[in-house]
Amino acid sequence: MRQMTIGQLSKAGGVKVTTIRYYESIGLMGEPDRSESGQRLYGDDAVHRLSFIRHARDLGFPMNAVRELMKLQTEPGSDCSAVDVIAREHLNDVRKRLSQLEALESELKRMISSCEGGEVGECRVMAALNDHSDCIAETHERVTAL
Amino acid sequence: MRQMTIGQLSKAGGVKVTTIRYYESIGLMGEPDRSESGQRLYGDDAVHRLSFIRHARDLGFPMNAVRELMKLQTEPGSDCSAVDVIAREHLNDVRKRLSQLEALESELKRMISSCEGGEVGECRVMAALNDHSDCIAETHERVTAL
DNA sequence: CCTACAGTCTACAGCGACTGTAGGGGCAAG
DNA sequence: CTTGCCCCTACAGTCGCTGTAGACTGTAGG
Repeated sequence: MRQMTIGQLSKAGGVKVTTIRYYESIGLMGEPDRSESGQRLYGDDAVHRLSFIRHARDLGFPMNAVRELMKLQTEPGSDCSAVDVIAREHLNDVRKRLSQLEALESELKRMISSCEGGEVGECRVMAALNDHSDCIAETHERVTAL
Repeated sequence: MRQMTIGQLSKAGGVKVTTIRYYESIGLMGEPDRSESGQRLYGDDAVHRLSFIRHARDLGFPMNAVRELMKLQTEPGSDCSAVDVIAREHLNDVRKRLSQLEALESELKRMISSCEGGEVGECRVMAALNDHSDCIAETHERVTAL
């Protein structure tokens, strides 16, 4: 199998067809050869690039980071520290979100466990949502992405 | 201060002016009175509604859930268990994301700590991204939102 | 050969929850 | 009157895709 279609690449790389086309449209995948009728044809290198992207995405790297990592990879001899910086930044990000989510979890748990049924009027969960004070999650930093 | 402008409401509720207008546009805030010149004018009840929304959002509830919670609140006498269900679902969601992020964190940590500098060619981080096996985060469930 | 059906193509709209921009009008103080 | 901030509408952009519409292609069976 020298050249494969986008569907075959999709299976080989574990990425949906539409997503591959999307990656191409944002310049992550590069334009492939085309058959006479205009269908995309990929070689084995495409599978590598695709898995690289998927691995990075699975690890939660944002697209920009993936882009940079790919650039670094194609510049052989470039310093590993650049990669390290990107990875560490991402790790920081992940840890930040982790602690936000942990705070959220304990707050939700507390709210739910303090509620003993009955009508909404006496519901502790509702009370917590209505009450202006008494809120641990009052960080003013909204929990955002990932 | 019987009636306040959107800017004053914004400060009172800790929500940006644009966001308040957005909430209005999606039907969460209801259309306020207007001054002769067309400026929005809010009463104290608006502050309550806005803080309710903000608290729910701070706790990570998605908009749909916020909408339902608000509906439940305005039906006095409705059963608290509906609130409970929404909150528990959200808690489950939070816990799911927590465990995904935890997996991510340890994977990233492992990757970074195994890298000892040098060129990209020998970089462990890059190796991990290139290698098809050897990947804990290979869950095929991408880490998504929040 | 014909038909069915799966796969592929382009182009564009939609998701969530906002944020930013452009281009204007209003309002109080100096 | 002018400065400067606030307010208005309407729409585009963010991120990372996913879904839709409508047309074409490739393949397997009859």
